[in-house]
Amino acid sequence: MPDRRGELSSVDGLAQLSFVVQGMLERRTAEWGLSMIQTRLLGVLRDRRPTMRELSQLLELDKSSITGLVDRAQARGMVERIPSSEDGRATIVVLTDEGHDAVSKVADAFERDIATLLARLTGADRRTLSELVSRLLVAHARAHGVDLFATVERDGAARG
Amino acid sequence: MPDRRGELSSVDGLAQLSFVVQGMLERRTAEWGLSMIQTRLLGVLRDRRPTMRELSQLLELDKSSITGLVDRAQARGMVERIPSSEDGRATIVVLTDEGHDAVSKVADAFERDIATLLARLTGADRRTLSELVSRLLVAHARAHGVDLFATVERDGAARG
DNA sequence: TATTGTTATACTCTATAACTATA
DNA sequence: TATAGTTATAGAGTATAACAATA
Repeated sequence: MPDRRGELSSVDGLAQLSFVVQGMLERRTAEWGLSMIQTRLLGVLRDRRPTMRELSQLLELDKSSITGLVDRAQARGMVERIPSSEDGRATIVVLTDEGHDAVSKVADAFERDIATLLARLTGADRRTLSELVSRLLVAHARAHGVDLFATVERDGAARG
Repeated sequence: MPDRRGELSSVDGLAQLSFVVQGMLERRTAEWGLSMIQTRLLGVLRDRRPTMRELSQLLELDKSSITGLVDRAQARGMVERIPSSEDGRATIVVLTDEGHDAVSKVADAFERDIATLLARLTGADRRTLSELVSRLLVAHARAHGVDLFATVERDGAARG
């Protein structure tokens, strides 16, 4: 491991950076009275109308956890439950206008935070960093059998 | 916003990267039967012997939350409570051997995960990324009045 | 029979308020 | 009086197991 004074190791740097970024997101969600998981829920509903079961897969939580999560979001007027017309057992969850508004505001504030963070680099450095991060994410996704730039499946097309 | 096909925006890239890294940490902590907050607790105890109050400041949690957190860690044999010899009201929390072992294993696995992730870049790209990330973190820390490379305060020196 | 979703239950995590012991 | 820590209480978030309704 090379000893570069005044510089973190690659591993530490990436770890610390992830904490900084996640900390920004947590502060913004808290600022809007949302928890991280509630924000994630609203986030995945921005461009999908999933069933409870699909939410369970998207958020990697047990279906019983999704019941409680959606209950609380619904009680706050952020989402609605709609009976599926295709399957009498299924329930579809959709964002209300209020929910859409809330998640958009959190997302906007968060994006501004990251933009501010990145603004501490010069334009050239920022472009280089952006390209390397992209390359890293694409390679990582590929290694896990995912194509980051595949056509996004939407509106119920996400069935397994 | 420049349209670079097959490349994420700087903002999206950094956000996604942070999710990938945090996901790795979460999987490793779960693998060892620990929650993220339990792992953070053990992590801060690796090089400190804080009081309950200091833990409250380090983890940014209410003192009553620390009581429960330490209770559960203690019940699992990860930490011990020691009465302070300096202040009859204070309690010092220390890692047991088992706790040290657990947090070391999580940290090692996590570091290997990040190293594996970084290994998807060439050596030259990795060095460039590392330098840019360091520069970003240092600038960010400085903007928040912190010197990342200041002498680390330890063993009770962390009083505010 | 299998699947979708909810309910019952239990545990972790968190905060607020009230309390005890010490300074 | 002020501070350190715990207890009582309440609520969010999570999982497992059992259940009802539908396929």
